[in-house]
Amino acid sequence: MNYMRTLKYAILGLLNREPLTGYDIAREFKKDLGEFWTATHSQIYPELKKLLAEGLIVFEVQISGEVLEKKLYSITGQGQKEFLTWLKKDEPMEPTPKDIFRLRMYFSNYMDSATRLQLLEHQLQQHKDRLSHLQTNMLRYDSVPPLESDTFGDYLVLDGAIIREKATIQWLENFIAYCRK
Amino acid sequence: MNYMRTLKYAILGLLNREPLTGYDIAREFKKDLGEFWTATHSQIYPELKKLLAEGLIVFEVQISGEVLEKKLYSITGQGQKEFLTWLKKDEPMEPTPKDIFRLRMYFSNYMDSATRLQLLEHQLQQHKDRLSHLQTNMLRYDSVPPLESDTFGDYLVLDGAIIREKATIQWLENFIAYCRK
DNA sequence: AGTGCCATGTAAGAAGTTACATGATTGA
DNA sequence: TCAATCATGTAACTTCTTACATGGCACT
Repeated sequence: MNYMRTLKYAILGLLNREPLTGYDIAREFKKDLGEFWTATHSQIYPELKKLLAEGLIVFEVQISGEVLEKKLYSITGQGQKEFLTWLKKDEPMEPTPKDIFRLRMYFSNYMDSATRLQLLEHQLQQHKDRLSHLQTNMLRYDSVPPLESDTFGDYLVLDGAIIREKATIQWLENFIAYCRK
Repeated sequence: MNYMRTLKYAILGLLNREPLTGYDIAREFKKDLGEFWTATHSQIYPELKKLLAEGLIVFEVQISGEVLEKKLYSITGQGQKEFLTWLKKDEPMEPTPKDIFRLRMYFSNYMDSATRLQLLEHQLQQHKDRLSHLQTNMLRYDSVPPLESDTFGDYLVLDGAIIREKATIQWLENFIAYCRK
């Protein structure tokens, strides 16, 4: 039984950069990294407990304000070791990611033309909005960050997300043009 | 609690085209449709039982050869009704699909340059192979099939998959060029 | 006689989502 | 004082993967 444990390595990777709380980790998954991996606190907190039990991370309690305790987690030597082993692994390409919208379009010959066009236009608008949001984020960089910096990863996923959104938009626009033809 | 039940609708959609066995359905998920939705027999057979209990499908037993029984499933009126309702639903864009390779590259500043390049080149090769495989499939069509035909869906997902692979290849090639620079 | 495909199931566990639950801090 | 955000957890359930299990059919 070889399960992926991807969340484990995502968390270890983040803690390998700097100590973070569970809440911080959840926040990271909403930023740039969230373009290609996400998890919410209900997955994160149990996973942190697991990693702690495995000796891959430790925490120290910090006090915010008067009483609020927060757990600041750091990676251990063993944690770094396991993270780096995973990082260098050359795994076979993953199966295609699932996509409900395209599944729907696969069956689109059972829709009336008006509904089809409406769904397509709405989808297109959402992807255009996302693209413009990503492009706004991209303005942060006036040049490509150095390969050795932590910022490089952020730049890379942003670049990948922009290319992906453009491709999706192209597919939708082709399709819409054909529907109108 | 609003779960997606996407497998339910994928199966209903296939049965809406024509009667199929569980085995046939699994085969469909390995063909064109598999570019955007998959499931194996261990998900399919239990789901068929569920749909049967819900009255959305029925089956008749067929005999292959001497004794081998197979269950040929068909959609019911109620099943068609639920499928068409789902089909026309305008759902908000899904969260970004997860991608382990990009997660790894997000942390690639902790790799040595040789490993990084090796992983990238291997990934590129795999995507190029997949693209050429998809393009071979595309040769089946000398023109875009009519919007009302079942074949249109196959064409559409194939076209989408090709655009997606090209985008991924572009991202990888940019990245590789920058690493070599 | 053997291999690859056809054909149908179940079990155990990992991974992910939604809801339930609680309380502190910061800033307007 | 009110709202947004910070902060941490659990419960219940769906969804997906891997492994276990069995046996017939078609072709060489």
